[in-house]
Amino acid sequence: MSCIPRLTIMLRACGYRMTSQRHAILQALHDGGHLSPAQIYQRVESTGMTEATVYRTLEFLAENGILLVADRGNGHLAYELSGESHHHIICRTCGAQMEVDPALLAPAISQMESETGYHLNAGHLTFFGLCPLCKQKPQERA
Amino acid sequence: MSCIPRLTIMLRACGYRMTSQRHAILQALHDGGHLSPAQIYQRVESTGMTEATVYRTLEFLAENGILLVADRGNGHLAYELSGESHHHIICRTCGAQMEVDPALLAPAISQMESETGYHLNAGHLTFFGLCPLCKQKPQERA
DNA sequence: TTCCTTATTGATAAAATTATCAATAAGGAA
DNA sequence: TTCCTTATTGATAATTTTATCAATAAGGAA
Repeated sequence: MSCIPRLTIMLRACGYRMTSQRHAILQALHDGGHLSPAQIYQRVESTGMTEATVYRTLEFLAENGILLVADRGNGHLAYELSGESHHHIICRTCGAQMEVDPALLAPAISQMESETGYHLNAGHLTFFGLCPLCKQKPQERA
Repeated sequence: MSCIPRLTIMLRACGYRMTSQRHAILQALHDGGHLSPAQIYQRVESTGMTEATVYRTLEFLAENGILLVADRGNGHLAYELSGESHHHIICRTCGAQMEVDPALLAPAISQMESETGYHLNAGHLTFFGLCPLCKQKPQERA
């Protein structure tokens, strides 16, 4: 909501344009948080937007750092507004998720930067493992 | 090559089976390293295997921790044998890649484990940023 | 405002990925 | 070895994602 004008200016500065479609998708992500392409399409379908446009727009916004892409662990990707940076841990057995404070990775990232010479902009990382409960239980088949 | 018998035993212990298709895909990844589903299919096509089987097998092997999935940054996923754990940095501008020693993340991971109670098994993480060259150049449009 | 350039979209087709289900074959038991 | 159970595959259809290209509309200039 309040960030649309700022993004509009940012896009124009690069020669891009703010369209009603991009606006609607950003709004959907603002309201919905973590969403898959299909979920986003559901929320903007009423505007008459095409699915192709949804995919194109998501790719465009992600390339420009406005959205973050996260691996959901099921082979599919989810999108979210960047800015509220955080990471996820997903339990391989029961699927439980929890957020991880990005500050935890800050030291490792700055060390990587000094060793590689790259400048890293933290994306959304997904870690996989076993949650406290599944760690105890005898590993039952999925 | 040398790890197939070990994996066969591991699978059987879980009630799964080692098939010629799984064998061929593991061999392709052993030879090829990082491969997309399409690249893998090319390498095993001569066996008469179906594309559906390739996707199914990759998902199966990844679920069982035999393969790691990595986000290639283009919205698609790549697969590799787990075991040779490492991470990647990809430059957002020119696409340059470099490997990162997983030891760099070890402290952060153990801290995450103690704070969350999860047991993490390191997957293949992909970090995005700017390589030393692109960091200097005025950001040119892709 | 009106005009103009061109980034963006919709429509459509193509390609990639997943789901369904009967036929096959892995591997344990006898 | 032969038989049996059932995990796995192939064939096929359905769904998701991407590519192509002409039509539209954002937004700068006059």
